Amino acid sequence: MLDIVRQDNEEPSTGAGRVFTFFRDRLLSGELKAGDRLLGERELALALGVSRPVLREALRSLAMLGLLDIRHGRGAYVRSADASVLGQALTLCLAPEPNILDDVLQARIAIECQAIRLACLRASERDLQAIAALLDTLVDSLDDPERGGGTDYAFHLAIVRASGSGALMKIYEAISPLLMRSHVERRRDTFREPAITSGLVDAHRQVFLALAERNPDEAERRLREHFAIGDGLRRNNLISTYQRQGMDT
Amino acid sequence: MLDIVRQDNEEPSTGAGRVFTFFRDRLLSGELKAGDRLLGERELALALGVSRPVLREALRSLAMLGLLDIRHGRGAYVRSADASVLGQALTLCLAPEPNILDDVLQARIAIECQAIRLACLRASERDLQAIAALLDTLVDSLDDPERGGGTDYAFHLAIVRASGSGALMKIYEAISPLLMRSHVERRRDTFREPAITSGLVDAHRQVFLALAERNPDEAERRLREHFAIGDGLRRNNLISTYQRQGMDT
DNA sequence: ATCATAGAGTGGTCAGACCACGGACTGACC
DNA sequence: GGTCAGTCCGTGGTCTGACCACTCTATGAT
Repeated sequence: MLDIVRQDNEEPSTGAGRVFTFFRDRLLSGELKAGDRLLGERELALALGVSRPVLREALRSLAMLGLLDIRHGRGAYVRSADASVLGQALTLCLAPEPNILDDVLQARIAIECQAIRLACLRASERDLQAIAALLDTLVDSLDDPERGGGTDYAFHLAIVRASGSGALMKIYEAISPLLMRSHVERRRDTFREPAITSGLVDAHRQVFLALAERNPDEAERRLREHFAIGDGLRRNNLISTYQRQGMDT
Repeated sequence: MLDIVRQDNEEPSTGAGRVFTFFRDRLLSGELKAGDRLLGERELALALGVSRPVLREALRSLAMLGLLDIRHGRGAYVRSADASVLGQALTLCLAPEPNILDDVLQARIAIECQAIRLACLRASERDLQAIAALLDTLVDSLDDPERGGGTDYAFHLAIVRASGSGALMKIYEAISPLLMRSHVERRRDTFREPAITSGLVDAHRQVFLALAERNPDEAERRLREHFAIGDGLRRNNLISTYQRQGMDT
């Protein structure tokens, strides 16, 4: 029943595995901090009692996981925790799944709705100001789809950041790459007509107002509404696109 | 602004990096499926034009990421996508964060609330039956804290599964290890008194009933209530513990 | 003072060899 | 004929030692 949760307490049988967990644990315990420089490969291999190839396998693995930054001629440095690795891992895990692009939207809604509830409780004045500023930027960048899309994302990200929850933030960043792919894939179907975009700004403003009033239920409600409308629009556009195709035939 | 989302399109300068992305892309495109067996290291090295150590660095990295299952004397096999890697990555990413254990609960609430909404729309009869069965098991295992905890987790997991969202499911599995740590750490403070446990069962039943009635708003409301009560209990227990400590002093 | 150059230190790569493990084949024995 | 043990081969695991390529720095000449 709880297989999923089982921690691998098994001692890795292979040397590279041992070295890997050695460094991973130091990283977890904070004994190794971001920016620290590791010893040279030859010295490290000697110190850990393994050969250089074995050490390199472990180091390379840590680098691929984004935990290390190894640079030719300079050395290996501990990298700050980066959500991009998480994003890659998530992408890999979700790859075999069907409808990932649509499905990841559900995760987005989940994170944001909880984030805005927390934000209503914990957002600082600076957080609110930042979000308000992005709202202005959103209005300014209505005519530029590229910039507008970026601002849109930044607005939502700012809300998650205002939640003060590192976990929500990291997960949100992790699904961002997939979110972007979904966004790009969908851009073919969506058209930024004035009626749509003005409604978009208004929806964002409503969400922000509820947040500024520190009203969690209302904020979540409006956010869900915003997502639902976006979903409806996409559906309609899709339908009209098919209809157009039908007429062309 | 969108740095986070930037995909690394840069060609890896190192040989191991090239081999790594080579296999990663095959994995992503589905060209390599779970269960497939890779060629031997010597043949692969020859085929890809790199030396065996370099190839091994790449393979080992893929194995550390959980994408490959390399077994001594047998060979390297493609592993099915596994959320445990995600969990590890998440743990690593969140390690430097303060209050992770509490914070990850926020992520849990986020996922579950959205999941139960979806479940109200998409849960099959089998899903509902499975959840109902777990509810019964929960009642049966009231006196066994260990088994009760497991059933509790299984109940919530079943709800997420009933949402039919792979993304939510994977993320939920990913935070499970941290959730467990949080649970264990807290078990010192919580006591399974009859009054508490009976209330617990009732809360679960209420959630299930709303789900069975396919009422998203009510289901989410009851779920949030359930979490809030648990939170309150923890707080009270913590306080009483401190008070006891104060009396002991 | 500035710049070019040489050296040292570091990661990147390679070749070849040997060890350890797992499975399959083969043979003897029951 | 069936079963079991032993052997062999293919596989990953490890090691050594060497050489290449990159980066920085110190040294020297201009």
